[in-house]
Amino acid sequence: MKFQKICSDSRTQARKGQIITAHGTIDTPVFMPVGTAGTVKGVFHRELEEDIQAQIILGNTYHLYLRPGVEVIRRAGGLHRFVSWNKPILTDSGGFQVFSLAASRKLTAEGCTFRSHIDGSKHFFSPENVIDIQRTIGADIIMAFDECPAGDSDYQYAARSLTLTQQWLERCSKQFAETEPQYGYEQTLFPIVQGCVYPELRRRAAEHVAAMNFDGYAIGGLSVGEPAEVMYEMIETVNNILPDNCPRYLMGVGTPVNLIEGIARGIDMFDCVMPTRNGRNGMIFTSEGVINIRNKKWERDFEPIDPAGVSFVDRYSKAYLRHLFVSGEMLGAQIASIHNLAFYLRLVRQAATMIENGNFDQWRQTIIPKLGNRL
RNA sequence: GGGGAUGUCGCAUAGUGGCAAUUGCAACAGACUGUAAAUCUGUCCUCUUCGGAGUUCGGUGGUUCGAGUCCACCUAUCCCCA
Repeated sequence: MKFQKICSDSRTQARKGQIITAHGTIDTPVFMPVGTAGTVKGVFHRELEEDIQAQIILGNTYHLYLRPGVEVIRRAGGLHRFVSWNKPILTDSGGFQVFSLAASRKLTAEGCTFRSHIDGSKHFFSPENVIDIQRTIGADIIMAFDECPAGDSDYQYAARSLTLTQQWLERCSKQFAETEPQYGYEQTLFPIVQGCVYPELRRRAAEHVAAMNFDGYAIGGLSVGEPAEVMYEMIETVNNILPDNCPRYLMGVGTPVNLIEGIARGIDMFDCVMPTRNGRNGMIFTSEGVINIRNKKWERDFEPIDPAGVSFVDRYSKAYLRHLFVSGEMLGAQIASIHNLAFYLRLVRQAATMIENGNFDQWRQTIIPKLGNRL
């Protein structure tokens, strides 16, 4: 994997660049649709490629390991072949599931024992086997196994958790160095910066990963309950330390405003379930703000979902989309997912254009108020 | 004409002496940030200063400290026999 910075904004830390992988080039800043279980829920690849213009999608180690299982993916020839997606893929390590499925796991220095959310069966993840699994899944970018502490963790817990994440990173890195890609193309390992909301921990974490010379870096453990302003501060703290010539990936974030503020602070990559999950639940991101399409006020609104929308689903009216949601028709969830992803992807493409044209900061000031009161 | 059954908050249901009344659906609103989510939560007779207050179970009257529940009559709907 290679990263090329094409240009930077003069007033902010925003930059435009390209990530070159074995499965193609990614223009940054980029938003990566989340396809946890080998599918961006409700969206065909054709729509992802042609309409949404996704350049890279995510998969999840935890989910794919449980189902269909690594053996199926190995026999398929890797995840790209299994799901018929020939562009870049990034897999998350399962570290986030260690957090979100906390009720059914046990953490030790060695790794994490957990119970499957599907059938309750017992499993064990370690830095080593998570790398092995991600070798078999075969994503272009793979993530280190980390612990993602809750947003309200106290300093002591956060510090101990960070130490664990750092130890795990060393082991991930070693395992990665000692293993080979299984399908003949290069894979790249990203470390994850943790440290909760504590600047000194974030700094320590960033310095630790920067010293290890990776090709790209991720910031995790944000947007897990802390105020957005705190998240922005943490991004600034960390990005001041991470090398400037590598992509920076802010994991699991966020709202459209989060994306723009992240870009302004030097983030290049984002992923988030919000456009798809919230979309399936009726939340539509439009150029005129966020709407809940199930609300009665759209019952007779025959205007397009988003007058400025760029995807083919934007031709549908709000009234029709509301009807689909109220009726529980699956097409509603599909339209919402496609529209929202197209909206997100267009937003970051616009940001890139603005960076290139030198008016990113001005654009940022004008667009943020339009994106929605609380987003 | 004779016999039987049944009327509960939009619909459907529970309730057989202490009840503003069960549950489901519908409706309305909210939540969702590296996806245990096509999920979850709340409201859903009226008013409310959220403490309560006021009116309810086809209608009228009665029994009772107390009635959606028991009794009488009326009324509506459905079923069976002529």
